Amino acid sequence: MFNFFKRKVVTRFPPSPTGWFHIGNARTALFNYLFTKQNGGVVKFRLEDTDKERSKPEYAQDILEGLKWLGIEMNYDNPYRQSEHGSTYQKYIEAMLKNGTAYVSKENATEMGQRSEVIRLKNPGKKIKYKDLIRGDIEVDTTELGDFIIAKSITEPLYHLAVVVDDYEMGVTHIIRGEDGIYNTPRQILIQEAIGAKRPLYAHMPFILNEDRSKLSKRNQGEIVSLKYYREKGYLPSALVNYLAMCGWNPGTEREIFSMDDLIKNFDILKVQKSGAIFNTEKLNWFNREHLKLLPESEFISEIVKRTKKFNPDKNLIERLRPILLERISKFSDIDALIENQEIDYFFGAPTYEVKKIIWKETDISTTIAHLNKALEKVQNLKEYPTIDEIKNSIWEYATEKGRGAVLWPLRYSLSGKEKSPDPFTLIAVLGKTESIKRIKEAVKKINDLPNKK
RNA sequence: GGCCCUAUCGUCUAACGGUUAGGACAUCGCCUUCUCAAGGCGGAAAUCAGAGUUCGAUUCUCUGUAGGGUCACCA
Repeated sequence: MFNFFKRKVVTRFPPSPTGWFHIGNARTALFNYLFTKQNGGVVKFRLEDTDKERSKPEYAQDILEGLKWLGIEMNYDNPYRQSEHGSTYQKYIEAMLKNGTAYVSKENATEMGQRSEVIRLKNPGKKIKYKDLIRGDIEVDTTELGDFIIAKSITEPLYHLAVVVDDYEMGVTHIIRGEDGIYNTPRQILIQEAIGAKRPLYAHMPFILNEDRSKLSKRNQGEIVSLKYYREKGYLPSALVNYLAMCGWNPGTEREIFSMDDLIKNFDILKVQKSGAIFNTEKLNWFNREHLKLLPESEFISEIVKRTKKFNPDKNLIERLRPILLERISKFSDIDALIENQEIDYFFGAPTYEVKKIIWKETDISTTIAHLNKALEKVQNLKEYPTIDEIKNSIWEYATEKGRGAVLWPLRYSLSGKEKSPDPFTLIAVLGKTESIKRIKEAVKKINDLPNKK
């Protein structure tokens, strides 16, 4: 619908591999992808790797992996590398020199590395008006830009020239980038006109911001700006995609949960927000939980298996544990935290605890033993893996009659050894009849062994 | 400082110029409950300020204020 060129939509994602994949860049890539995909086009991946000092292969790798992880399709296998197109730039520079849109200029080299001769654009000094899909029409007077430098020499193009040549060579029709690109646009349009390139359509997206509304940057927030961090924390790519999309865009309805396909269908670049959005981890966690609920059981399970390896648990136990974990985590690394804090270790082995804590605060030893034995009897009448309801039905009446705290607390405590845990019915359902009986018997024995027994 | 952009609950945001300014996250309260988690229900919470246009302004205009961005022989 925005295909003013009456040809296939081509967008590009051109990171420079000088740092870990930035979350803001990830969103830019995503918006490019959503827009392009819904218009049946392609996003082309370009590595702006001409900065030899700062570019590193591991960064390029990180960006590629991040993109794949998010499910954003691009030409991963044959990226366009700026470093491989030296002769192309040279060709354009020569042409510009020849037709007079650029010229060699003598300079006073005052600083280290400065040349005494550079190539400048012959700036016609006019007003440029361009269309921005997000911000509307923008008009800039380019006179103040002067005859800016486009190359250090015939073989050393500068950023703006390289970008314009690349975009042209790659057939880019739409440029969707961060709002800092706004200041680059007039220069780039001037260069386009000089080399006779068609002008693409622009869309400048607002930034993702820090808590203090400054541009989200490594300096201020450390690792939380890199996609890598979220991958390592065990966030779901679908959740990140969903959150990132809602950060600056919304469908205009109250719906919030979207898959990538839903986003491609519903995304509307004209509805992208003009102002920046603060990155909110709480909300991301909520999105992740919602996506966790949608995750196929098998995937959730294999993640639990991975993270509980040290207990070497039975596969069936993991399956029974899954709903409990789902209730308690917002991201997979929370499982590690639960283990670390010894909040779920009793699922994998007999609990250790302070024996006198088995006794409900309002009762005594003999009552506790009586209740435990009664509960034991009830459990013994169940099958090995009863449902939670079956367990509850068998014990509930007795517990209500004798006092739920008096019955259920000792039962739960003897199963988990924790003051805080899921309810005893759930515990029995997960542990199974045999293990539960063992733990209840053990608890009774321990109480009996208590000194000062009345 | 010049130039540019932006401005609705704490946060993300919705609202043909007419709405009790809506939703979500977070927060608070209640319910559920042996404890925790989850869940259910409910509350508090916003149009930056001042003019103007209009019968009527969150919405249009101007000014101010605040915040951000940007001013390379980096990308």
